[in-house]
Amino acid sequence: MTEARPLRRDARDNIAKLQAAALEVFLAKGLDASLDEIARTAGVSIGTLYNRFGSREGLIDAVVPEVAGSKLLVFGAGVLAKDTPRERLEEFVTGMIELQGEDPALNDAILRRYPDAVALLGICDRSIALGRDLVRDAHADGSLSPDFTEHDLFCMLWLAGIANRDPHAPANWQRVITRALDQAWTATT
Amino acid sequence: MTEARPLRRDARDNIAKLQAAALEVFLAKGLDASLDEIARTAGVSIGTLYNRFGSREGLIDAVVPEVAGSKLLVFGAGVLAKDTPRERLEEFVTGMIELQGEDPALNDAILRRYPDAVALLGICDRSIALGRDLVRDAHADGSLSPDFTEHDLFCMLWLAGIANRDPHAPANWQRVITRALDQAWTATT
DNA sequence: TCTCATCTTGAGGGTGTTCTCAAGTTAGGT
DNA sequence: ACCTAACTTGAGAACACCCTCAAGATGAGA
Repeated sequence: MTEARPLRRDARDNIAKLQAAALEVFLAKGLDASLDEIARTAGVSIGTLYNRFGSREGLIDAVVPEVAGSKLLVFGAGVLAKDTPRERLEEFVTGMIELQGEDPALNDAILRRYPDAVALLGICDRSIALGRDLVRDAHADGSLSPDFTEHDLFCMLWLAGIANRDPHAPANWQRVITRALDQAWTATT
Repeated sequence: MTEARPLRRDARDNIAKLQAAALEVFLAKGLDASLDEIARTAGVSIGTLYNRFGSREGLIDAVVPEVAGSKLLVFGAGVLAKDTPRERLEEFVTGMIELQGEDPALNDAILRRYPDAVALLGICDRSIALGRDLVRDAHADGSLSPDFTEHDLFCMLWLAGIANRDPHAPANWQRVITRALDQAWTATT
């Protein structure tokens, strides 16, 4: 147990400024945004950033999990509100792709590009677990073909993730992925 | 018309060494491999590389189109040997994904990562044109759903391309893409 | 063998990033 | 008002890449 002395006020202010700046920049440019830019946006030197957060992962974990977590929580509730296993899984896939497209930071989180940002990974895992459950339900229900595995679902989200990161992505690439999901339902209309 | 003096022998030798090295390195690591490494592999200085080829694109165009072209030619013949439009298109998609997976240089070419490598782009365009024709045939034939466009085909190859470039790609991501194609056939078994 | 146009060389300048640390500044207790 | 531990700072080292150019080496014709 380290005896926790209170921080000096300038230190606390700088932490707050850095967190706000990091959030802004990470959301705009993804988790590999330049730390220099974050420090500049915060109006603080790069040294201070390292003093306070130690590493990029430290900064990520201090800032992203809360925001990403609440987004995913709301999203998860929306998904579960759907009526059938099939609708839930469809909503999960299309919704995740959309979320990832809107939020480069969340996108990078799902791609696990910073495995040392432990807190963030935990948040993502919860969402992945939801997806896994939905696949199971849809299997149990008989609506999803057994040869569509949870790993396939993960591949879809991963594909969407790397697609989002490419600045030269062609229009409507999402259709390839949603089509793949469409293929996986068992007969019926 | 520039009067073409013959090159000195050392110059010609160095060009040959650089081409061999470039081919080897590009095939192994893709078109964004370090030019320094290519020069080192050739046993020649980086300055000579620039003297002879002017730029990365110049080197690419001097070396990749021939190899990629003959691969794609053989591949195209194999595709056309299939019996039905559907089989041809299926072969085209799975085969291209496989080729791209085996050959990072070809993969980068299809992603058009070096738009100034004009000769290489020309080669790729021929293959893309083949794909486009196959989509048309399959449409005409009635086996491919009209809402699967040639752009969708291009998106598939592009997705495969960026997937190949990710060293952390999950296993069997190809299934997502082939499933998407499966979805696009009109009824029947 | 001698000459010189042609060719090669690699250190060095430019870019963009991460991370450090010696020196300077300041909050806040006395 | 003064002191000092806590804090901030930013130049700079390290890395990895691109591309250039003045100086030196050499093939080949005379």
